[in-house]
Amino acid sequence: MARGVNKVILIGNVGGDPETRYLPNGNAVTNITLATTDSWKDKQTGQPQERTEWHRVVFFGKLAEIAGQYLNKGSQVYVEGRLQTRKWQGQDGQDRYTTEIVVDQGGVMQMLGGRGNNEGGQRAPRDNGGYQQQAPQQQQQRPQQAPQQSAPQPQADYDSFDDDIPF
Amino acid sequence: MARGVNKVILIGNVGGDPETRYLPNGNAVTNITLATTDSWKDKQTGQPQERTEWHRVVFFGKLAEIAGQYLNKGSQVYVEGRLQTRKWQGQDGQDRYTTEIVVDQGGVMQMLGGRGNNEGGQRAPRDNGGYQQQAPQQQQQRPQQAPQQSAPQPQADYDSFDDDIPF
Amino acid sequence: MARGVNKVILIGNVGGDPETRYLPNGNAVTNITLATTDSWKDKQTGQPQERTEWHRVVFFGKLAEIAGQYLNKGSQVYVEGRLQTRKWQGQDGQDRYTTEIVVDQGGVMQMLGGRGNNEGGQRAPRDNGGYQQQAPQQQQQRPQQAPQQSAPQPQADYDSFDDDIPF
Amino acid sequence: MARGVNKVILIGNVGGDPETRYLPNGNAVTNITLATTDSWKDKQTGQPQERTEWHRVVFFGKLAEIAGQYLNKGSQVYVEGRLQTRKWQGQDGQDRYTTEIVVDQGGVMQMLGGRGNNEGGQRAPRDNGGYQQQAPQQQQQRPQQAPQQSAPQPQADYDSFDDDIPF
DNA sequence: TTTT
DNA sequence: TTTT
Repeated sequence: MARGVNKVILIGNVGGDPETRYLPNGNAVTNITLATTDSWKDKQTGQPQERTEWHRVVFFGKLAEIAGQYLNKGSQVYVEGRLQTRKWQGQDGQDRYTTEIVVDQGGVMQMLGGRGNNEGGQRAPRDNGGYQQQAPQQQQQRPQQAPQQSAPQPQADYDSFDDDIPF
Repeated sequence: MARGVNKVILIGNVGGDPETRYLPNGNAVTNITLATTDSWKDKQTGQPQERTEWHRVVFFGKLAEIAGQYLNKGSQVYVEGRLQTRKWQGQDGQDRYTTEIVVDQGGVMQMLGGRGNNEGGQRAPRDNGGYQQQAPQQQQQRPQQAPQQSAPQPQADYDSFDDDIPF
Repeated sequence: MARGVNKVILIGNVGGDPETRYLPNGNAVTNITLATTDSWKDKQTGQPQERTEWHRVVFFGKLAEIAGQYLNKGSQVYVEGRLQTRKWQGQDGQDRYTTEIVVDQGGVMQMLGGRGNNEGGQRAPRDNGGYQQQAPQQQQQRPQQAPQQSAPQPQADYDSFDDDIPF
Repeated sequence: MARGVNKVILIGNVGGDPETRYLPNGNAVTNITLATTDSWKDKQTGQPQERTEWHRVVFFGKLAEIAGQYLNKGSQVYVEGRLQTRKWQGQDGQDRYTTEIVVDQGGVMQMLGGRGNNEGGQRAPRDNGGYQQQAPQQQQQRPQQAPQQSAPQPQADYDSFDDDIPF
């Protein structure tokens, strides 16, 4: 049920350990940044060139839990999701926009590279400062409203991944 | 020649007539916005829901010329490109970031819907205020440097499509 | 839940009216052929060239019903599915293999071109020779076993679309 | 320049060492088989299920050389190409059809898994029975015609990868 | 700002 | 067998 197609396919390396938090309804949300690198030769000089693009990827639901458990900084991963731009308020009160790749029920996450990609499988749980993983309300820095939203269309009703990263 | 995959596939409707301009080297750059709409039923209430996502698409080179000539407001189009985030300066001097779908030599543009999608084919050339299309330097509002960039990786060394649109 | 990615994305024109039948469990299966055409210029002579590829697409479940109702000969359609090769017996007793694009729950079908693509919407139901659509057992030319298969992996436990078409 | 989209995206493991041969014009052609595996839980019984699909992938040109040099049995690889069905004669004189994923200039091949995926890089050249790699005419078991074909549309004017594999 |  |  849709008019149009909105699909993103990425293979890249995870920029840092995943950040998982939980919505009031208990659903997990995991954020990562993903680097894809293109390399080519300059047509004029023949010099090798390289450009790395950083992508914000946000997982919802079951994939958020898997991503939070099994991805590490450096993991190579295949991700299939959709583009979504959300609006937020800068400290100066001005509107900012952030474009993310949303990976939920209709999306795909595949860890690549087989054995060794994640040092034998599940990452040791990180220190989370004593907060309970299953009762994560205290992790939320800003008030959360009950989601008015049904599953297939999470409208970014979650805390921003990292307000310091400007895009 | 690349590490990673960075691919976007969109089918949507063009939000306005395309904007074409020309780089100092004569290469065309065309900007459009593209709407993709998802619809679904709310799991709780069963109510039909809808969400439209707007994408900034920028074409380079030959596809920029074709897009500029044949796309109209409302055209349905298939686009295959890659994600790229570019940095720009807000009027307050602060950094802003805009994520675009870049469609160049390695990308694809396909007009959909056959006859009738563009009212019989090529759009009448818009009034461009008397500027020459092939000598477009005067259209540039800001100084342009010579591109240090070879073809496959345009690094957004072009004027912003529309500074008023905040993302 | 998968190791690997198996994805096909097609935009093409439907070669004939869809063929819908029903499995013993009542699930619909719809077959179409889909033409995709590439055109290019011969590098030597500069002559325009063209090649049409025909694809066998098989829809399952809800999408099978929609495809059967709304697609026509000539319709332009976007299809996202996976490759699957099934084995069958030629009249000479030898094994033959047919590769199809399977579009089921995890797949996508999008009609393109808006109004007019299907002459105003739903096609008139074709004459089916007096068989009941919901009790289609008599349409099956060969004995059917109960499907041992759960939804996401239909293993071609359906009658062949058209034994005369050799691939 | 095309009407339609014909795209296949696969991530899988290579089933055997690649087979490279050379066309009369010196261009390389490399064949591999690629396994993609889906796993899911049976809806009725809850039992884990698994299905492996084997794909025939044929690389042309530069990617054929890279694939021939760097892929091994077991390598995990990302492949982007297009579907093509070619006709051939069975020993009984009957027409057979084989569907392949063609990866040429417009396609993509990416080795996955970083270091270790191919045991340190380039595979040792296999024994080729004393034939010269760059003068491969004697490797051809059947007469070859000069290709009447320009680059973007190789029409399978090469020897069959393996006549014993029936699809 | 598009489309159904 | 489709479409432009």
